[in-house]
Amino acid sequence: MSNPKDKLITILGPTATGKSQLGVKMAREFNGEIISADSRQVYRGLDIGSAKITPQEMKGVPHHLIDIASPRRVFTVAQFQKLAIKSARKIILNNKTPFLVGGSPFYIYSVTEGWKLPSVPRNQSLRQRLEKKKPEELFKMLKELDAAYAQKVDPFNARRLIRAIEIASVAGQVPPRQSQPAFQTLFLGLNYPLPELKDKIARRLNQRLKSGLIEEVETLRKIPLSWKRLEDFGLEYRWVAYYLQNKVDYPEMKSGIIQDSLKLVKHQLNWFKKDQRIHWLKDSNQARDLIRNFLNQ
RNA sequence: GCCGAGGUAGCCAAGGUGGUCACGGCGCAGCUCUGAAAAAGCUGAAAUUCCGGUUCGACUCCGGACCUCGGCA
Repeated sequence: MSNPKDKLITILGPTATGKSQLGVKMAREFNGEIISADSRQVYRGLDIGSAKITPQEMKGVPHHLIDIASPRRVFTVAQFQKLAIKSARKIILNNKTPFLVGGSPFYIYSVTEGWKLPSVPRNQSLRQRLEKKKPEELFKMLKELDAAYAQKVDPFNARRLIRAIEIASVAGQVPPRQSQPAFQTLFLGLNYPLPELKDKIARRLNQRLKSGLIEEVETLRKIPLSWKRLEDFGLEYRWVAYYLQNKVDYPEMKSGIIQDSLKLVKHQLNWFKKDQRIHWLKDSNQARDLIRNFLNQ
């Protein structure tokens, strides 16, 4: 069990804002270790496209939850949550400070809020069977299993319905949402105005292409990974996969990546902007002060 | 210049024997989110190139202008 007084520092924000660099900088100053909160960096082989930090950039700061999963297998938020909390406890036990750093809101909040996820793992064969059904059929099925939850669920969202059926068919019903934060968390946010972000994203993309983004996807393809799987990773992986299949040309690939990146930014901000706890940083000095205060409390 | 095709939202695009608020998709805006989350879903804003004619009524029919595409010169 963890002590609710255990402290966790979270550095979050949309893509391309320099979270990793700030994380390393602060971790070095405050005797910290980094837990990456990124739904793509967990996979081995997704390096350039996921903006994975390089060993040099880590500057000796230990990083957790990077390269822990095979891209051939689906990694889930439940696994992430378990591992992240475990890592954080271990770091604290060693008298160091855990920094949760990343841009995957779902992953971040699963840890900071201590969501109690239903302990029903995903059932691949059940899902495959249910995926053939229409939302209305799924809704009917769910209603028979758990009428109360059916009242609350989005009846058009097949994916959610399938998950609900998956849970209800094992647990009898879908349990109500519950949370139990395991840490006292300081939320630090990094952001830039949208036009500036777009510019950063475009420049970063050119850099990545020069560093071998296309080759990275070709290598992943040889693992082998299906085109479908590569496309599911999204963004650079999706568009480079399209490009390698000649579904789009080079300029279309690039503009597709940029456009989808901006969509990602908005999606991330959609979670973050309503979170009043986040301190949106002006510079790293401000981060330093906030962290010092937080740790001295 | 001539012949042909066409001009419907920011882009792509359906339409009809003339008859309430014009199908979709992308993009855009807002929202939901608890084991695929860089996922999935919901809501919304937004259009008949222009001018004239026929008609009770035209985006739809007729004429003209302008523009685009293809062919011929």
